[in-house]
Amino acid sequence: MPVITLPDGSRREFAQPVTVAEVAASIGPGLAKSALAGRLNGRLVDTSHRIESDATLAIITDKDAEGIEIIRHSTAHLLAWALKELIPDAQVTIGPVIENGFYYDFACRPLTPEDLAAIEKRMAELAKQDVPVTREVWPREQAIEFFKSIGEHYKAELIEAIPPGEEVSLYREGNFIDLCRGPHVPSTGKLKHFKLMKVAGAYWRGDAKNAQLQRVYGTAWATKQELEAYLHMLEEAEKRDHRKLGKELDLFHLQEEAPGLVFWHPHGWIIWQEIEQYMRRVYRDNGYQEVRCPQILDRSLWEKSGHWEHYKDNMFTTESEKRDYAIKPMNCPGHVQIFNTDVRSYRDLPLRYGEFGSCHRNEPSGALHGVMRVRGFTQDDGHIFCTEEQIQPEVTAFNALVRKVYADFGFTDVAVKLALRPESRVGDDALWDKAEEALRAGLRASGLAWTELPGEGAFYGPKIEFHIKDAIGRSWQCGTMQVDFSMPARLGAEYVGEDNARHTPVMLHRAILGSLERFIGILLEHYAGALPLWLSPVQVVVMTISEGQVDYAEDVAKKLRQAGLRVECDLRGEKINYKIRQHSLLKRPYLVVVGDKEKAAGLVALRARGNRDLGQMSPDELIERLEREIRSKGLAA
RNA sequence: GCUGCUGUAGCUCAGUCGGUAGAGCAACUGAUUCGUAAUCAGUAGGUCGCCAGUUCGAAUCCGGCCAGCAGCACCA
Repeated sequence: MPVITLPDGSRREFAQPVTVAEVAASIGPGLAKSALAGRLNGRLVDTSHRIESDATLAIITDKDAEGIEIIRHSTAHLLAWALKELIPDAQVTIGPVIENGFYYDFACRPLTPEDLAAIEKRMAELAKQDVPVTREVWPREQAIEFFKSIGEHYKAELIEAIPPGEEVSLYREGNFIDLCRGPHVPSTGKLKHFKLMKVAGAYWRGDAKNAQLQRVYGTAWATKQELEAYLHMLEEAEKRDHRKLGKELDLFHLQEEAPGLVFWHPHGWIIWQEIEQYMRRVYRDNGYQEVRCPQILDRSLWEKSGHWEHYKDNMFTTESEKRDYAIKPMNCPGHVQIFNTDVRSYRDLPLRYGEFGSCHRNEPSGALHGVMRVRGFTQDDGHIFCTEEQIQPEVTAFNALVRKVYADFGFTDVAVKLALRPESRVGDDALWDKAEEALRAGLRASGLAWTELPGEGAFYGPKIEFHIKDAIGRSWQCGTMQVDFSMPARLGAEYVGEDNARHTPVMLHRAILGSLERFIGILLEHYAGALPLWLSPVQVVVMTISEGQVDYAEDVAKKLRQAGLRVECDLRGEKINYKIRQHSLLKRPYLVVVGDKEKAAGLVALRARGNRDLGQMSPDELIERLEREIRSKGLAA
């Protein structure tokens, strides 16, 4: 005699056990039709699930976030079914839901774009047939036997990982049956708005030592409009790809002879310098002393630091007069050398060094990506030598600083992650407890929300990571704060404590932007190339309407330049429409037009990015206006 | 690094069945002097990523290499 409590608090009593679908039908025919699953006492179940006793129940439809996930998951199964029909010797593996869609990995021959089109067509046909999706529960051993008998060895392996004696759930649609926890949509007719996106290689169980599978990515939505909006968003995002903008705005280039190494052009270098000068002030105002260390160091130092053993594959090396050198992949060993040149007292701590540290890492070729992942880059790197007690206050101060800096650049959507102790590590558990807790306390004190990544820390200590997303939603680590109990001792760093004894300091590795290259790439994508005034390579373009105003335009430009603005003149005998179009496409923040009227009145006509006519004003007013905007960094505070 | 795909003028791209390379924009020259997103005409520009091979003949077909793109793996 189950009593079902619905989300609005109302109760329904049933004379005998009922299914989720029956409860939905008792509420209304519309809900019966749109029901995809149920949330029963907080747990997601199929609509066919039979409720035996009192429970709370919510009917899940495609209006719910869980509903979309179920659609995506079921679409992944539909993909597997369709693919198996077209390529019978393919083996299925796993097919999870991801952001905006799903993927499914298959062991089969390489798939072509034509395959994808054929599979997608078959999926649409199978969906149209509205085939029921049913759940079955089998004993584990029987399921293993079954999947082995039909040649699905990857599936059998997955089930073998389940503890013996347990039952497993299988889902059947037509002649396709797959291991799955569920839930799924009641029938394939619920799957209407999907698209297969791309195919790529992926390793079985995410391990490069294993076989490579064919991964098919797809997207699925509740409505046609949402699907189209998503596809349109991707198209728009492509336009703000930093590699495209770098070329269009003439900021930088890369070429075949220097894979993963950036040539910065004049305008790109202006952006770089604005950022570097800004960060230099950040160093100065927050107790850092800027330093500079050699680019190459003798092998013996890298052996001491552990890099020669642990990081050799990633280091560029060179040799001279029978000595081996490595080009530095990190700045920390250099900073320790500076620390070690004097006897340090506990009174000197925390001691903070900052560097715009040029690093080279021989990254795998497949990892390179525009200026976001390169082989030569410059970190806004800093190292803090401190005591264990100083870790937490330093972390707290750093978190606040990161947030301030990101806000100045217009970033508010920053994901914070805490990478915790890995399998293989140095230092005892008590030390790790202390370090991890110090980072947590620092995060808590900063009021930041974070997600924890167990096992993802560095071998020498846990780390906080600050991630920002690019135009198409890929997440890039920028800032970081890492606790290191290992390197100071390896490189012989010590200080004299209050007790007159020698102690090893803790070293905090920290970066705010991460690398200048990556940060500029992210900035370009964030602003679609239309950078805030203070970062714009050209801040004002002064243009003439005809030849008669050339002298006046040059006077105006000179005045603006004397005020420190970055000004370009366009005195060509082109039509004003043409000039405006060209400079607008280059995303210049301000266009100044001078014609006979302005010349006679000693004024300028101002037009701002985004087609905004700001009318006439004097050059002095213009300067004041732009200076104000530069000071505020274009932020409305 | 792995799987798949791509590489043609400064840029974006076309190039059929293997017959010796084409457009638009940009550049240059000339004309036009114009009021807020493309004025007209002309000129010039290419070792078709690189190296080998098949062929009478290769941008096109085969092989190797390099670089890039997507995903995976990697990311102290």
